[in-house]
Amino acid sequence: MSNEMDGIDPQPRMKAIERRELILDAAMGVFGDFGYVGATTDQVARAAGVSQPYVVRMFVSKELLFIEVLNRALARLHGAFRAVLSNRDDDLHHRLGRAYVDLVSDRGLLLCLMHAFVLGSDRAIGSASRAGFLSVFRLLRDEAGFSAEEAHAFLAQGMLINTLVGLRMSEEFDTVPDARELLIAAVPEKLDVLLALGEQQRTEER
Amino acid sequence: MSNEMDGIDPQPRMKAIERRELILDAAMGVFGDFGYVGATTDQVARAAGVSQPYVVRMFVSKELLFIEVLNRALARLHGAFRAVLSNRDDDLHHRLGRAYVDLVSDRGLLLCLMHAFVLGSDRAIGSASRAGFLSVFRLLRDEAGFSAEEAHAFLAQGMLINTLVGLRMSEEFDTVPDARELLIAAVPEKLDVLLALGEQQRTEER
DNA sequence: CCAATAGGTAATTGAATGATTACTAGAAAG
DNA sequence: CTTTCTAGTAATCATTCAATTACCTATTGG
Repeated sequence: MSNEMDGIDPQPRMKAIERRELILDAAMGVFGDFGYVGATTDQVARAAGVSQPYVVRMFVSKELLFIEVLNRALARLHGAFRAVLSNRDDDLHHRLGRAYVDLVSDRGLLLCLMHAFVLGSDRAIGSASRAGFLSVFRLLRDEAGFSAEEAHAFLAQGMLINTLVGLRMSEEFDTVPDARELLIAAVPEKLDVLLALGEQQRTEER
Repeated sequence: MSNEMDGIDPQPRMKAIERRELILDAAMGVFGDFGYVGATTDQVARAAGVSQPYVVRMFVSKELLFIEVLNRALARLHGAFRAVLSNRDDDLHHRLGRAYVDLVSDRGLLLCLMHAFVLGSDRAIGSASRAGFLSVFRLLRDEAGFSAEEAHAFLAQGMLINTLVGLRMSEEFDTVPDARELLIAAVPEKLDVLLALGEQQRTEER
C-alpha cells in the first residue's frame, strides 16, 4: 500500500490502432471546421482526448495527418458510391447524388475535401488532392458508366454542394429568402440533411 | 551639401489611394495562392513593395484586408457579367460562361473567392462570403433572367471550374490522360486560358 | 515476478507572425 | 521658409504553434 489514496483506478490504455481511428475522426472534424492551415494539432488532440505531442508523434507531422484524413475521406466517398453501385438500377445518377448529400452528415468529410481541393499549390497535399479528385472522376466514368460529360455534370453539382456547405449557407435558410431559393434549387432532395447540419453547427457556436 | 553621396534620388511618394490599389492587387494574388490563414501580411507587403506594418496600418487588420479583397473580386465578377449583359443576345448562358472562365487570368480572383467560400465558419468573412455568393445568384436570376434552376446549374459549373483551378489540375493536363479528359469535358471552350495559367504557375515555382 | 515493449504525457523550444510603437522624410498649404 | 499633414519604415512585442525531449506507467511475454 504505497499511496495515500487508492481511488485512482489506472485508466485503461487503448491500442494504438484504435486511438488512431479516434484521432483521425477528430481531425476530420477539426480540419473541416478550420482548414488545413487554420486547424492546430492541439485542437485535434483535445478533440480526440489525447495530448498534442502524441498526435504529432503518431502521424509524424501535421501535413501527413491531413493527407491521411484526406485519404480516409476519399475512401468513405468511394465506399458510399460503391454501395450504391452494388445495386444495378437505372436511376443511378439520382441515387449517387443522394448518397453524396448524405455524406454531409459525416462530420467534416466534405469540408475536408473542399479544403484539400483548394490547396493545389502545396506539393504533397496538392498531389494527393488531384489524385483523389481524379479517382472519383474515374469511379463515375468506369464503374458507374458515366460519359465524361455526365461525370462532369455530376462533379459540378457536387462542388456546388461542397461550396454551400463550406459557406454554411443553410444558416441563412430561414432569414434570407434568396438563400432559401438557392438551397432548394441546388439540393432539391435531401435538403433536410443539409439543414440538420446547419442546426448542429449553430449549436456548437464558433 | 549635407550628405556624402547625393545619388540617392528621393523616391517619389505615392498617393495612398494608388498604393491601396497596388496592395489590394498584390493581396489578391497572395491570398489566392496561400489562402486567408496561410498568407501572411508580410508576403502581401513584399508583393506590393511596401513594408509589412504599412499593410496592417492601412487595412487595420488582416481580416479586414481579406474582406476588401473579397469584395473587390466580387465587384470584378459582377463587372464582367454586366459587360456581357449589356449586349442582349440570345446565347447568354454561353457568353456568361466564357466571361467567367476569362476571370481565371485575373491573378488570384477565382482562388480568393474559393478560399472565402470555405470560410463560412468565420464570423465576419463567412458573412461577407455568403452575401457575395448570393449577390451572384441574384445577378443571374434578376439581371440575366435565369430561372433558379438555370442559375443553379450555372453556379455548379462555376464551382467546378474554381475547384479545378484550386487543385491546379491543369498541371496534369499533359501527363495524366484522365485529367486531360476531365478538363476538356469541364472547360470545353477557353481551355487555353486555364492551361496558360497553369504554365504561369509552374514558372513561379512554389 | 520481472524485463521489455507500447502507450502515453509534461515541459520546453524555436520559429513565425499580426500587431504596435516610435520614428523619419516628402508634400503641400499659408 | 516653416509648419503641418501624409506616406512610409525600422524595431520590437506578445502570441501561437508544430515539433522535440525527456520522462512515466500500463501491459505483455517469458
